[in-house]
Amino acid sequence: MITLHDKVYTCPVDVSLRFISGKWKILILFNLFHFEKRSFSELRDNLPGVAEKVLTQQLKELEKDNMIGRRILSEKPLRVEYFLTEQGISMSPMYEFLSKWGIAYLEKNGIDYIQDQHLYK
Amino acid sequence: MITLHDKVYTCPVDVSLRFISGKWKILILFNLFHFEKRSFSELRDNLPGVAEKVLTQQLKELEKDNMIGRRILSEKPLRVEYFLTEQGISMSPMYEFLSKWGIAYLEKNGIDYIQDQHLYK
DNA sequence: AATTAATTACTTACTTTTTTGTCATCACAC
DNA sequence: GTGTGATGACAAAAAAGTAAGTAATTAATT
Repeated sequence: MITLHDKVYTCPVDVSLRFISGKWKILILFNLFHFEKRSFSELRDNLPGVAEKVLTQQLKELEKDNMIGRRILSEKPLRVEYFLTEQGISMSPMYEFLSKWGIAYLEKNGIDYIQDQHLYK
Repeated sequence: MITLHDKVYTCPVDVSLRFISGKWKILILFNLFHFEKRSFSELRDNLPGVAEKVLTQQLKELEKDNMIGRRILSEKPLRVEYFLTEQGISMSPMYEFLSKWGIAYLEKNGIDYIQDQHLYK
């Protein structure tokens, strides 16, 4: 029997959730969806509040889960670039939907909102 | 300034996430989306592994956030019914997407999957 | 008919687990 | 000295789980 992390699923939603659960994951994915590729520090600066350690963790999990890819740009002073894989891209309708839903919610309820295309969070 | 939980948002995705973050929330919403209305014990039995305490908590938060409604069917032996509010329904494209994405993932990777229309998890 | 058992929707006190965060440190280059 | 992308020990906080108990009623058993 072929299983995903030793578990036989009965609910497909539960399967999807497995890939996006984590405080920063969806924000990271949305960021990469928006900017196509980002370095570690760009991501860090775009996600106010993330600790570097946690960002590294989430990036590693996303990479292991094949949602994002990691490309080394230079070795000596290590420079990397993160981007969405095909699988990561296949979930983009979700990022777009959540973004639209959030905007609609804020507008409907007259809640102040600072639009900053450089900040994600 | 009108704010949402004392915070000025810069990212709409972050706004949406606020309503669905919680181990069981999306599953509860998906369940209600699928079945339209459910009692406390129906939800409990459909979500293998939830503790009643946690289910109560998540339901309360979803209700406070106006994602679900709670209707009392009888007072003496308390009987209630949960259902999606308009706001909860407005997020249904998301539940559907996650469900489809999960199925596609499982099929693409040849992972075994028990289809049980009565179990959500 | 009387007693017991089961069900419903929770609630409470407490423990455990999981997840996050803090802070220091690293090698390397400019 | 600054910036790059990390890693590790440890602490704190958040989330989730365990187990028991509640009131009210219906169902089952004796």
